[in-house]
Amino acid sequence: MENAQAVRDNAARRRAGGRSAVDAAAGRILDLIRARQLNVGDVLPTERELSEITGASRNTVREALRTIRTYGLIEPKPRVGAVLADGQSIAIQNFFAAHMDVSRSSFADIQGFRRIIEVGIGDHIVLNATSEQIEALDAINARILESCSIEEAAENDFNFHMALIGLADNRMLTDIYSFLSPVILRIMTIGKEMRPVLADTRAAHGEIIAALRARDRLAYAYLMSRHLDFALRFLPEEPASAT
Amino acid sequence: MENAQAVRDNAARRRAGGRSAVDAAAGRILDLIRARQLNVGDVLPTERELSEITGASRNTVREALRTIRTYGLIEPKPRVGAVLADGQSIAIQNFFAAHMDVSRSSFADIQGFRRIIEVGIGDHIVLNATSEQIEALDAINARILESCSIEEAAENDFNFHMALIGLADNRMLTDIYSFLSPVILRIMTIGKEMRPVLADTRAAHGEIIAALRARDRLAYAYLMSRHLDFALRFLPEEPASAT
DNA sequence: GCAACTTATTGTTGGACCACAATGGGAGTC
DNA sequence: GACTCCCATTGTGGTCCAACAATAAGTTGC
Repeated sequence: MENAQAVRDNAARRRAGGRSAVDAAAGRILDLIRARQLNVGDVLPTERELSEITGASRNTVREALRTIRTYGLIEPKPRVGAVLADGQSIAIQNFFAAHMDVSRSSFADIQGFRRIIEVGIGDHIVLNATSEQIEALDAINARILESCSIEEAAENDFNFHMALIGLADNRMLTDIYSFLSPVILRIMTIGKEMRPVLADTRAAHGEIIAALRARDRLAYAYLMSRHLDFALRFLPEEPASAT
Repeated sequence: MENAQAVRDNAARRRAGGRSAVDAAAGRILDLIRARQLNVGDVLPTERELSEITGASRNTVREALRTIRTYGLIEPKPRVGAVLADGQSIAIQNFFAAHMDVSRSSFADIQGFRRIIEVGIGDHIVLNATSEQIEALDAINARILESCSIEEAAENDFNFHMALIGLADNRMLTDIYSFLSPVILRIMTIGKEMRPVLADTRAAHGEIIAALRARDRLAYAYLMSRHLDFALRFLPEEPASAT
């Protein structure tokens, strides 16, 4: 009966490395994904194979997979195995949904974060953006009025801001915005549900674009700041008076 | 042996609600937290009790708890049970780590990102920071000269910038910086290896603090921008040209 | 070409053990 | 008698195992 031995080994490793068997297994599985350069749609080895690879039991592997699954990186599929997925959006949504009950300031935090970013990139855009890029912004902005549903309007709204972020030409920034996109979209949707006047959003964006055309960084900072603060007003939490 | 019956029930519920037994258990546990109005520090029932409450097996409950744990809402504590935790920060950092490959972002990207952030938070700090907080910055800055090694100097340097971030009072920002801390520390270490004049760093920080004392947002923006751009000069060239 | 069967995989369950911490009781001491 | 220290008991999470149900891909038979 090597059961006891395995348990003792695991306990020893845990004391040594500070990580539980589940964490270790999750780490090894993530390493495996990176090492084999698996992409979305590729399948992971079966749970039993992972159990052999990681040296942990199938239950432990399942808990590790459950963690990775919560991150939205994999989606299990019976008979096939776990498939590498692009479930980032749903995962982030679930994450914030789970936290909404606890910390009500999450939305305000994100909106404040956006304010710092989108105001801050003004200088770079004013200095570096080409006229064609600014025209492209105009085209994206025009689509807001064509939206048939609130969701579509929020998506077009987000597309405008994401395009703006793209002009900053910073990978870390685009990554973070992609990461946060589900939450930002949710914020925009709530805002439009509260006050569904698409023309106002388009006009605010238009003013921002005009400031970019004029290469007026101060006007851009002012208009963008006002635009984002305005959205904050319609969040269900509280007026941003709390420190 | 009502095992088969239970399995069939679960399967039926899953078809009906579209949720697996684990998801259902996680939902019921979250409901339980809400219903009992548990706060941070309170303890959840034991896994075996939750198993009875939710009607699922202990392994299923464990997978459900693993999900909630990944969200950072609970932290298991032996002999006591799972305690409600405030692990949002760590959870977000893990999410970032799972989804984003920092190594793909060049040092220049990270430094550019820092520039946007640390310049952008100036307005908020100038308006809201207390004199005590600014004095605290001064104390942190003073430690840079006491550093015995390059690593220690980099750490003190980072502590200054992290304290600055803390004054922005935005959780998302703090979390992202915590997540990026290894890379930023690496950048700082490289910079100090190239040009180990700690007094210059301290002086630059001192000027920034002086601008904050004077509540001069323009001076802050200029000095911080120059400070960060200066560091960029000592970074190794990288294939950052790819769009 | 299509349907039924086979099979491999995930989903779930129940049971078992270990390590660890808290609890309580009993022996020893003042 | 009251107090302190030690140790057995107990209960909890962590891990493992074996089994069965559900499911869908693959295979075979027609």
